[in-house]
Amino acid sequence: MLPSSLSATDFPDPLPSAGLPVPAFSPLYQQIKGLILQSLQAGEWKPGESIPSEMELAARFKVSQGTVRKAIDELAAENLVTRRQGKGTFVSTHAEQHVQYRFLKLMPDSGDASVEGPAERFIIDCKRVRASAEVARALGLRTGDPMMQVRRILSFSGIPTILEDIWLPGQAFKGLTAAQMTNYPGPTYAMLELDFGVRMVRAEEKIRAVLPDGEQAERLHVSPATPLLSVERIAYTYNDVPMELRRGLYRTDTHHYHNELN
Amino acid sequence: MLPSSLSATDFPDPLPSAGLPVPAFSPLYQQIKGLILQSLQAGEWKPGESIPSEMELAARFKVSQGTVRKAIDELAAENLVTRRQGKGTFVSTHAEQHVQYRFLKLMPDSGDASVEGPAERFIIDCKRVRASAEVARALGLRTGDPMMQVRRILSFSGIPTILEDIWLPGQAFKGLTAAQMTNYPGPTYAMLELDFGVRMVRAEEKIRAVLPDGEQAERLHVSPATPLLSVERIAYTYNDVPMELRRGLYRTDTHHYHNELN
DNA sequence: CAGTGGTCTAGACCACACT
DNA sequence: GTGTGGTCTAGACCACTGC
Repeated sequence: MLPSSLSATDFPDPLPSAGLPVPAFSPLYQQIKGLILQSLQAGEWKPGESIPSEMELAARFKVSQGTVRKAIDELAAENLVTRRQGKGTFVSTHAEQHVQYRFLKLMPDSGDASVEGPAERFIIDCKRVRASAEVARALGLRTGDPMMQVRRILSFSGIPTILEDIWLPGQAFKGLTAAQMTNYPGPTYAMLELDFGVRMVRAEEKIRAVLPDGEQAERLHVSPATPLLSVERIAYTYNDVPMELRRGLYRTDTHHYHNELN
Repeated sequence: MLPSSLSATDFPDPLPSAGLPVPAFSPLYQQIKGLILQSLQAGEWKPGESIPSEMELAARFKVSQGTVRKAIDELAAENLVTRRQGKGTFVSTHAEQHVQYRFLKLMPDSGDASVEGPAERFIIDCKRVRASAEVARALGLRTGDPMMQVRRILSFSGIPTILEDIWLPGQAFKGLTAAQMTNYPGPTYAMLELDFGVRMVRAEEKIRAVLPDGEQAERLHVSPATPLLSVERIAYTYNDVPMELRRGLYRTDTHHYHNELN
């Protein structure tokens, strides 16, 4: 199954697939990548730990070092692992990442983010709820499924800047408490890794301009006529499984959403 | 200079550099990448054309095919070239790109962008101006330098959705006319490539929520109380030279700004 | 069929980190 | 020094394209 680079003809397309341009070929390094991915997913190596060296993996999978290298290259490009010359390859983590908030693209208008330090967090609410139809759909659950919902404020330099609601599947995040959300010294995603073993690997955001309702305006200390950024984020674990829905309202009078296009 | 993989000791750090972690080492494939980049920049191969095969480049630079491959891999990752198995490696272009608008992240709320087809363009204005201090700073020019300014509306399905101002250095875009902006059948960036030989390679955006002034509201057929997305984009050519400033107002009642986070 | 990019291998050597 | 990832090479073969 492994070293014998299986060719397209080893798996003659069983169904004609209605004329779709079927993949029908999987290079060896992709298979190796898949196997490493499985081990990451299964928790064989924990976030922050090093995975076996390229030579070891090559021996384990009975392929050359170069093939393992290419597999790891792709995992590194997807931010699942981090390579450090002379030290090894490490499972990525939201903790100890030189960018404190990997998924937060809101930047202070002047200066860089590192100047203003970490956000101050205030948890408004942290409770068990049942999934609304909308939330359930976004996370691939059923309406009424148990969820954890967190509402909180993030402030920078004492200015309340972000008001957000977070929905997490109740299944995986049963014991989540406001204390946990408040006290963990680092990104929330790092806490979710450590306390619940769930790693958010990528995310998608939909951004709109909106006006806040009365409560929202009050919480953010702005007038209801102040336009705000509405940022709806779905974060995914391995295998594109959605595990978090986040709805944020961002003030953009002192900050802006920064994006790089390639 | 080329094949003899220069080692760190060949260039013993002349200045102590005040303790900075000096690069002090450039792998061969990076040098090759730089040389290919120069040729791209010099227009040796035009957008849409193929560059020489890996074997040819390897012969030209007196390195192995693998080294050229790694150089091209990086250029492909940066979207400067596109590889097509069996055919060759091609200089990227904003024209004939399967995504019509590479830098436009505004998506219709329902369905995908390919359904709604290209935007209808209406040019409000296309004139020579002098750079304001702000515009000059954004583009690395001097206040008062000649510029071309374009103001236009983009509509989708007949609904005016984007109002934007575009500033281009007068130097490079002297003869730009409203007719050109209107009549070119494809992305504006493709027209700039073809007619002015300037390729926008990457861009940065700063996004805020704002309220339109009277004129803006009128142009977009919305009330002045409708919050809009303000998108300020700086687009760069090769070597990180800024060549365009764009300020857009996006309606987000039927569309949203879509972003992927890794 | 020839030519292109894509995969895979094996081996040598370099740069970096730790001990 | 030893072990790690990073670079470079040379050669073989595979998959896709177009003549």
